Amino acid sequence: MDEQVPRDFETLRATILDRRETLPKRIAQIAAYALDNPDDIAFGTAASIAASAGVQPSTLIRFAQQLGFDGFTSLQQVFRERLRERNSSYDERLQALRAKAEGGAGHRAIFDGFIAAASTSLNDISRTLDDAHLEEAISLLAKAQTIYVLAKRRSYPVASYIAYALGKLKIRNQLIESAAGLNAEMVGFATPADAVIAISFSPYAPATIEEARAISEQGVPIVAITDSSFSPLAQFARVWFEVAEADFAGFRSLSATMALAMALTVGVGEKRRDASRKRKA
Amino acid sequence: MDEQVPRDFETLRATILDRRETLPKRIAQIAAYALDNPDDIAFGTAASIAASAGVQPSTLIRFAQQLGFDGFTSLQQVFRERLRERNSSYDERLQALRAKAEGGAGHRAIFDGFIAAASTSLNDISRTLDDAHLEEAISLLAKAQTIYVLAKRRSYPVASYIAYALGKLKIRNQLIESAAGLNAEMVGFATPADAVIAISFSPYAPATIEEARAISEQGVPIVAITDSSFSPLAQFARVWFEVAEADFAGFRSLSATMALAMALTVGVGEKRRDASRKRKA
DNA sequence: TATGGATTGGAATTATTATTTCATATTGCC
DNA sequence: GGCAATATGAAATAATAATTCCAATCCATA
Repeated sequence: MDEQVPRDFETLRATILDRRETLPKRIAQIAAYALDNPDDIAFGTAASIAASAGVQPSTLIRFAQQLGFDGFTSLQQVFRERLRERNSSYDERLQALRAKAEGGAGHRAIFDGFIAAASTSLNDISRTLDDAHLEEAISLLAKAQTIYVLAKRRSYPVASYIAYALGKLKIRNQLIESAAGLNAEMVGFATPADAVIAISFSPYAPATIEEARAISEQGVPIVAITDSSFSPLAQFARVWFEVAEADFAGFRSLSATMALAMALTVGVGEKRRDASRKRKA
Repeated sequence: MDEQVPRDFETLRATILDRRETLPKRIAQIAAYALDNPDDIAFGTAASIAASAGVQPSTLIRFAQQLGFDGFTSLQQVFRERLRERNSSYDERLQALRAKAEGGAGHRAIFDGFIAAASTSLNDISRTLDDAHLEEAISLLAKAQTIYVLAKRRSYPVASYIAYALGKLKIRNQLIESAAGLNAEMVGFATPADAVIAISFSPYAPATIEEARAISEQGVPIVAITDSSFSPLAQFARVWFEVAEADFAGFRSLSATMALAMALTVGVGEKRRDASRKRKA
């Protein structure tokens, strides 16, 4: 009598569904609970699970035995294994993408490489971003009369998105573009009542650094997004964020920087709304 | 002496990394093991984990206590919680984050929301992108004398990054900006030997649509990135990609579009290099 | 409705596991 | 090199949790 013991979650699930009709009442109850709350089975104790499902611990064990396990503990293994698998899949998938991309198999591989770079960057920044810095930067920017946005070359797309978003939120802002060659004058208008978002990654565009220096000497506070503490931007900044973007085929991802930029922008929008609400009250 | 006990995994991780230098040898050993094998900590018993890490169970408990927990069990909770979180799908997480951010739960929630939106979009496009379309678009663009890049408003940052990347790869290109009001003339220069990358999402910027129509009537092939088959851009395009970007707080992620744009750009660069190598040989 | 078998509840038992303790070793400092 | 403070190992102990057992209950069938 070697009953087939389901070793993986999907088989187990199928088995339970299959026998659902024939199970006694309380056993059916715990079976339904198990399929609805697999995480609880993975982490709970026999007693806690039984309580949540409204049965006795012994019933839980009978359920396990009826499925061919020799006790609750071995049933639980299956639920734990499921979590492990699921969880690793994301990293593994990323791993696989990167491997494939580096194998250089056609244009799909290039695409996969950029996806992998973006995912990695997002993972990374969500681990390393400092909440206190975020708060600080947002309150600093929320107080500004005009927010100047400063970025060139690779970082320029981020600046243009910030400018777009600030505009939509009706927050006064000025994008410092290089086109007309009037940057120095534009920078000259900024006062300590304003603020700057500056973005630059190595190799730092000299113009960005120069303008950041000039503007900080006028006493205008700077929030910088850059890639290391050695960045010249970090020196001039009141608050700065270190964002490590993964690169692929020589082009850095912008996804982490974009996410941070959006969080700053929307954060400022919210803070202003809150402040004006308070003023009215 | 209310030491801050890290309640979530990321904080815990940061704390450990922070103190790494000052930890005694065996404690450091278990610390490293914990960060390398978080799943084992989540599911193992104190004894089994200690054995795998090559230390005594008591060391494991001391490690937990040093971090401010009152024992191994409460440390383990953090690792279990992490698995639960991670395991819930991105969509669910995004949902939860949206709710949290709307509840006014701090600026970190906003940031997390943008990260989740970006991740979701990346997952999505990596599932749905059609390889054949990619190939087709790349060969079309690789043959062009000049690549025109057309996008306004929300999509403009992508266009500017494409232009930057094409420039770096020494591929002749022309960004159609609205600043000088000379777009119509600029569009007039394009010939069937050129090609266009056009990007527009609902609500479609009228100028983009208008220019795309004009340029397609001149017989210039268009590669479009847009968000549905009902998009007016899709009509004019020789090849078009459907990219579904998740949004958060009213702003759409650009990460999927960016990744696709980069893949196109670098793909064209590679194709040209291959072609010129062949010509020489 | 009486009867046997299956099912269930709850407490007793056994097992496993976390924690504590204490002796020993190691390290840093004078 | 000696001393104190700190860290480590190993076993004892306490705690928690799984399992078993048995009486009570339910249910189908005659």
